Amino acid sequence: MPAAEQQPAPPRARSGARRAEIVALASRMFRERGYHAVGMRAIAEAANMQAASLYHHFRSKEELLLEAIFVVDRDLVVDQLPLLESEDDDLNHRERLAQLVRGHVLHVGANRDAWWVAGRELRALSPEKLDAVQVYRRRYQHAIAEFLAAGVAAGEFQCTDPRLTALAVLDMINGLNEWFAPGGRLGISELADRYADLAVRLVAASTVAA
Amino acid sequence: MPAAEQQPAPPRARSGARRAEIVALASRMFRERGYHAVGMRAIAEAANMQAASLYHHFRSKEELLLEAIFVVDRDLVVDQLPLLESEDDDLNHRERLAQLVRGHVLHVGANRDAWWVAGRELRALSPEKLDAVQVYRRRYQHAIAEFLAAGVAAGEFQCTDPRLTALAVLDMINGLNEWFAPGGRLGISELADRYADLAVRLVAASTVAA
DNA sequence: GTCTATAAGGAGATAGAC
DNA sequence: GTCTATCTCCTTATAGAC
Repeated sequence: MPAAEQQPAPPRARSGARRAEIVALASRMFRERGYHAVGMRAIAEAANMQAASLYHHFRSKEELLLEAIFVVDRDLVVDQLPLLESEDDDLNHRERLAQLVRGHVLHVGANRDAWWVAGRELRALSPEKLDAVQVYRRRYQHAIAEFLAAGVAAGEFQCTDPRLTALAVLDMINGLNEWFAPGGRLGISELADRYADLAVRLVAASTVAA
Repeated sequence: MPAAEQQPAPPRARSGARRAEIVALASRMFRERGYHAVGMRAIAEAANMQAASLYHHFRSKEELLLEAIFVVDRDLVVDQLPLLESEDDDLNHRERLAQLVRGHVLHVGANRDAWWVAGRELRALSPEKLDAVQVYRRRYQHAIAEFLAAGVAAGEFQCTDPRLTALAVLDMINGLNEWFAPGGRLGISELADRYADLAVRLVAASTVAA
C-alpha cells in the first residue's frame, strides 16, 4: 500500500508511515461514526497530537477521506482485473467467476473500515475527487459485465442482462460489509465460498455438478 | 402513511400534513448530502421558515430523522409479511418469492429518499431509537429466512443456508437504491421483474421453465 | 405557528513559535 | 513535526414577542 507514491504529491508531507497510520485510524472513526460526525480534533486526539498538527500531514479533512477511499478502490481493481481479462486461461468462466467473488469478499473482509467509508462517504468528496474514484469503480463494473457476456458467448452462463447482473453481484457482496463482523456465525473465508456459490448460481447456464 | 398516529405522541405538534411535508423534504436533503451535512437552517430554508420554527414541529433533528427511517421500515414489513406468512395460499414458494422481491423493489423505487436514509444514517440514532427500527428489520429478515427454509422443505428450493441467502437477497435489492434513478436504462417495474428472476435463480432447486 | 435574537459550543483551518 | 492560540463561521437548541 505505501508503495508507488510518486504522483504530483501534495505540497506538505508526502512520506508514508505516519500518514498511513493516520488514514487507517481516521477510516475506523469514519466507519464508526460517519465522516461528518468525526472532527479533526477527535482524529488528532486518537493520533496523540493536536488538531493543527494534522494539517502538516494533510491539506484538509477531505484529503484524508480521499486517501482512505481511493487507495481501496484502486487496490481492488488492480488485484482483480487480471483474473477477468486474461484470455488464455485454463480455467473456465464459472471457476474464474468464483475466484473473483472470493477475492472480492476477502478484500472486503480485510479492509472493512476503508470499504465502509468508500461505500458511504463518496458524497463528501468534491466533484473532481469523486470522478477520480469512480473511474476505477466503473472500470471494475464494466469488466465484470464484459466477463459475464463472454461467459454467455462461451455457453457457460445464461444471463439476459450482464450489466444488471454485474451490479446485482457487486451489491450482494458489498452488502456483506453492513453486517459482517469477525467472530460471527460465519468466518470471512466461509462467506467467500458461499458468495462464490451464490454468484455462480445467478449466472450458471444449468444446474452445476460440483 | 399519515394514518394511525395515536401513539403516546410527542409533547409538541402531533398533527400530520405540514409535519409529513417537512419529513419528506428533509429525507431528500439527507439523501443528497448526508444527515450530518444538512443543518436545521438548511431544512428550514427549504420549508420556507426559520430554524426556530422547526422546533415547533419536531423536538430535535434526531426526531426528524427517526420519523423518516421508522415509517419506511415499518411500512415495508406491514406490506410484505402477509405474503410470507400466509400458509393456505395457492401460490407455490417460487411465485411467492418473486412477488415478495417485486414488492420490495417497487417499494424501494417509490421511496428512494427514505430508503436511502434508512440504509445509511442509522448510526445517527440514539441506541433506543435504533432498537425500535431494528426490531422491524430483524423480523423481516427472519421471516424471509424462514420462508426460504419452508421452500426447501417443500422441495422447491435448494439452499444450504437460508439465513445467509436471505441477507444476500436483501443486500442485492437494497444495493439497487445506490444507482437506480428514474429515467435510466431500466424502469423500476422492469427492475422488479429482473430482480425477482435473479432471486429465484439463487434458490430454485433446478432450472426453471417459465 | 412563526418570528427575532441569542446562547453555548463545535467545526475546519491558519499563524507563527519552538 | 508538533505545539499554543486564535480566526471565522456554523451548529443545535431555546426564550419570548407577536
